[in-house]
Amino acid sequence: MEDYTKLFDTYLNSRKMKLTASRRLILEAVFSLHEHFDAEQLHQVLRSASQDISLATVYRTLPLLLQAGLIQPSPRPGTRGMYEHIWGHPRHAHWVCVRCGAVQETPLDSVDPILAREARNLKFETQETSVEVKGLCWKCQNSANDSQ
Amino acid sequence: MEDYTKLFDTYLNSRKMKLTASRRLILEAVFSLHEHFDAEQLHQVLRSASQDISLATVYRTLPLLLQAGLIQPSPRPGTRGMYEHIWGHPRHAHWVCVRCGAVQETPLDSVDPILAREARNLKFETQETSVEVKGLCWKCQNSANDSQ
DNA sequence: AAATAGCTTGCGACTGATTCTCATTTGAGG
DNA sequence: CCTCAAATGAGAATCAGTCGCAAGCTATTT
Repeated sequence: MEDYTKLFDTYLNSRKMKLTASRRLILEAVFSLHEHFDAEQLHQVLRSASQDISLATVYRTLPLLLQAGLIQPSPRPGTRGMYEHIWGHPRHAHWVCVRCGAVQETPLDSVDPILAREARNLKFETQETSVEVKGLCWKCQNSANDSQ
Repeated sequence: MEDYTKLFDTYLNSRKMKLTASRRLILEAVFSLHEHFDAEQLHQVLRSASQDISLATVYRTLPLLLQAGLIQPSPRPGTRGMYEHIWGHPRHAHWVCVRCGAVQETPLDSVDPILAREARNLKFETQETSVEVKGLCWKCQNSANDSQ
């Protein structure tokens, strides 16, 4: 049993809920995806694997995974209903252009120690750090000056 | 004419669009609010000021303000259709508990210089920095151990 | 293994948010 | 004032997400 499956099971038990076949399959699908996803996409993945799970069940399961700390809402603003699983991928900052929506990433090496210190102060158990900087990418700075 | 009105006008002109009375009123309303808001709330504000602007127009104007760089989607994940105007309020980090949803804030003094340096490298014109740390607050760490 | 109780699921109806359509109005320029 | 493109209001249409209920599982008890 995968690590995350165990975690989910524990969470469900604590709520008198069951780790059913459907939930297990949804969990598998979530961790098979390495990009942001929404309920609809997850449902597609399951369908294409011939797993007949209703969309309603997908919608019902996502909040559970969220509460169990296995997924989180996508940090991208303006994207609705998007999630991503919590995975040990390298921490990074997002630089989001508010005009064109382009996103660049930079590593978080220099920021992480600072946040780790503050987490200690707050007694906060960090799962994922997301640093979002919004503004204008250099392209849009130029087009803004050209008045379009 | 306020600074932001001028900015909006410039943006609209560049698109062959007009700074109409409605748009001006919506802009006023947006900048009168110092909290996150959605289309509905904005519409209420306008109504209570006896400005009869249809909800559809509010919905049509928000993307324009967004593109003009005057507002941005709320950085809080899971809040859909929420915006806030871009205002020089003090930068801070959010510590969001993925289980109970509680949010704490800490100032960004130590992180800011680092991001400023990276912005320079990327030629990125920063408008707002949001640092979101997700994990378990100390309360939920405890209740997790108590298996609820 | 059958009986039971409670949790889960699928289905389709439902809700609320957002977008679209189109007839009418408004605004800038001539 | 005239004209034409752009903007608006009202309500219909769409879309994502939720809900209610009857039927299906699962774990547990006889």
